[in-house]
Amino acid sequence: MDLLDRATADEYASWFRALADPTRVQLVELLARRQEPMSVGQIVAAMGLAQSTVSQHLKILTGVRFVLVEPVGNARYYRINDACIECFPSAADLVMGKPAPTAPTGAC
Amino acid sequence: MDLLDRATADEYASWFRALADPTRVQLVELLARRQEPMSVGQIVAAMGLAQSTVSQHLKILTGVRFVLVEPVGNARYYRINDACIECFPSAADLVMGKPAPTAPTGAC
DNA sequence: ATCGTCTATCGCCGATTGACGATGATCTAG
DNA sequence: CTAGATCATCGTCAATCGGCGATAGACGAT
Repeated sequence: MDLLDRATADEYASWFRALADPTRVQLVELLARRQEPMSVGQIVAAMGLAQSTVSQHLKILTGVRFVLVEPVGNARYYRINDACIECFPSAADLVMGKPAPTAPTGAC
Repeated sequence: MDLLDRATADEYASWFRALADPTRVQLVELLARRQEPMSVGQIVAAMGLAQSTVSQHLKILTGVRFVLVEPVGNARYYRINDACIECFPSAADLVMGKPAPTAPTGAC
């Protein structure tokens, strides 16, 4: 009868919010379509946005661990986190009460 | 090599944006946990928000068809749209290129 | 050490969002 | 017809967001 715990709702909302912008949807799809990781410069070239804008979106996506980053020399290579993407809760999961991967340091 | 179509990205983003707010996450979960439809007044009592605020959130959720509305007399009863919830794209679906239910007037 | 490259961060701006109260529309009851 | 109930809409406000240019930090090459 009570509401869903607010902290949990906040966490779920943050995951959905990471994909609530069309530019980030395009960015995630781009990273997923490519098999190899991409540098920020490559993403900037592919998307036609300012470098600071791309960097900001990448920060949001890494914050929820949808993408992972690996520094190689001077550059930073971003790639899809397949584990996080797969266990991302759909609306059905959320609604069915599936707690989803709350573990932040686990596989997700 | 090209980006995902912008219109498609916009549509996906709008679906995610509907759940990008913790209050709406709580609202969806509440409607799903209850089997019966709920009137606005019942939802207001359950959530402790102003009636206009609840009405606004319901408008957003009905706009993407996560919830359905049925007027009964003076009241309006809201319920989960199980079809839409089930075919809501997870991040994995989005990324795998599953077009998801683009049909607006179909089952979703 | 210095330069050029690559990326993150900062500050700014217009636009959008979430919350509220007040008002208006619609229906029921008497 | 009037009064009350139920809900949507409007206007407002503070906060957040998405974009940009400019700046700063880290690294490799010279």
